[in-house]
Amino acid sequence: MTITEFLNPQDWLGQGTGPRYVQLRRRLEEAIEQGILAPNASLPPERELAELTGLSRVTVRKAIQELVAKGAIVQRQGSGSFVRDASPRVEQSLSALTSFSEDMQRRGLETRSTWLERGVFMPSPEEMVALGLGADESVARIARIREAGGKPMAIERAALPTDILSNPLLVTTSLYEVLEAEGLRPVRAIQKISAINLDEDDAALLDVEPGVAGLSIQRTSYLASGRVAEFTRSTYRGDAYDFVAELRLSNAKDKR
Amino acid sequence: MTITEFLNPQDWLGQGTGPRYVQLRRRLEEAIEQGILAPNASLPPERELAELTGLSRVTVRKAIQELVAKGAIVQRQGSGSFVRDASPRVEQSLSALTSFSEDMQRRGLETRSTWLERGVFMPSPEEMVALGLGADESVARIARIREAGGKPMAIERAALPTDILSNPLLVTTSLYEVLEAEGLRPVRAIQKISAINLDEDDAALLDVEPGVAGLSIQRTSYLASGRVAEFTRSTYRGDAYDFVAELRLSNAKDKR
DNA sequence: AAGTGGTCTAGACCACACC
DNA sequence: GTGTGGTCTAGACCACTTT
Repeated sequence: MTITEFLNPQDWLGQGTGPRYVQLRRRLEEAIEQGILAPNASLPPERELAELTGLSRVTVRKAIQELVAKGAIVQRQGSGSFVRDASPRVEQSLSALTSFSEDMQRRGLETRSTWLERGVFMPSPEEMVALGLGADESVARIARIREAGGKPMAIERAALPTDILSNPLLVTTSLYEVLEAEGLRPVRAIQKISAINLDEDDAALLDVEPGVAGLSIQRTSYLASGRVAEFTRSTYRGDAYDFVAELRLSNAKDKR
Repeated sequence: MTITEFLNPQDWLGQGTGPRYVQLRRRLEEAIEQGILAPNASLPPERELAELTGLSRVTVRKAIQELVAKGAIVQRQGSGSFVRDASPRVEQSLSALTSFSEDMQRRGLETRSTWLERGVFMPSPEEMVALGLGADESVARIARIREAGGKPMAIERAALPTDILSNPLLVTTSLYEVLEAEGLRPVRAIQKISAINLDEDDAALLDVEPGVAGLSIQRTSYLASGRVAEFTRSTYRGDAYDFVAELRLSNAKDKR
């Protein structure tokens, strides 16, 4: 059964419910599930899909668009539309305080960083609050795209007081490695996780479509002394990352 | 400055970069940021926007569509398009094992459940693996929409062995309360968090647009004896929920 | 009945990839 | 150059809400 045959509109169009672009989207999803469209296979061109199904190209595009948003299909201008092969997901523990590069090395994945920003700056108001800095103090910033296994996984923007990280240029792979060499490795962190739709900029940096779901993570980490060591905002690809946490019963029950 | 004036195309169209629908989207975002479009205010009708800007209605719709996907605007057929007021986010701890209803009560929010499914069933293959059940054993399922403060927050689908929860109908608000009454409250859980784009069905249940980012959470919880007590898959609204975790340095460093 | 968003079409031109 | 996706238009009709 070829995809062309499978999309013969007599077999499905008008039989289900809902708008035609939804019906086509569902038919394409079935084709992917059933392997009629294998991973990395190319879809027929939009114009051909339109002719095959008797729909207009705009309607065809709307059906495909929903699959692109879900990450099931990638489109490349001038080249074609392709079924995306499910990329293996990586899990990160949410209870152990580890660094990205250490975490990936343990999995045997190679990491690479593309620097977006690295230097000493005047603190932004947000950084002043998060790090407890005065307006006359300075802040070390390192911002980079983290890649693992050849794929961009996250955008990481870290800010540290300059007396904790005086020379940001020393950081080549692991930030925590540099901090540890100074005896300044954080021992504790509070992390906040939210789901977001990636905006144009972040999506471009992570090589996915805008609107795809990602995880936004804000972390404040502390030295043993209780002082704030690091304030980091990261954006992870939702299709490549899971966070795993271990929970324990707090003392909330008692009284019985 | 009215929104009609603000959208005068001479002031912005063709001055920035990118496709026209992107330029219009940005202009609308600015209008919302600057308060020219207040929360809950209605946008001009699409046809009027098209005439105002000199763009076609299809292009106008595409610009608005991106804002709807981000959750910045809601559209109601037959009624209009409205600026969405940012809903306050709720944070849940990722280290303490608490239940949804207990958590919300502590915040003074009223909770409500709409039942989707509640009863005893044959276990699905996935449930057999997760709960360690044989094919001849049965499973108690409770699936519901959790609301807090009058808004749907999450879809929760829990499965438990029937000897831990023999009568699912006993659960009215807090599952953990029922388990605790039997001395079977879990003391430990492993939770996996991923970002997803909400599909049509989940989006409808949570009263948001399909494609908006949400958090998918899979939790397996354990009794003190080590036995699996509960396997739950939940989907949270990304715009209403943050998860907060406390991390600690594991013994990964040493050796120096 | 009038107004609004939702769907759909046919056709055009542009931007980019591949040969 | 040819083929692909990306953008855009003008106009139509449907479904739903509001009055």
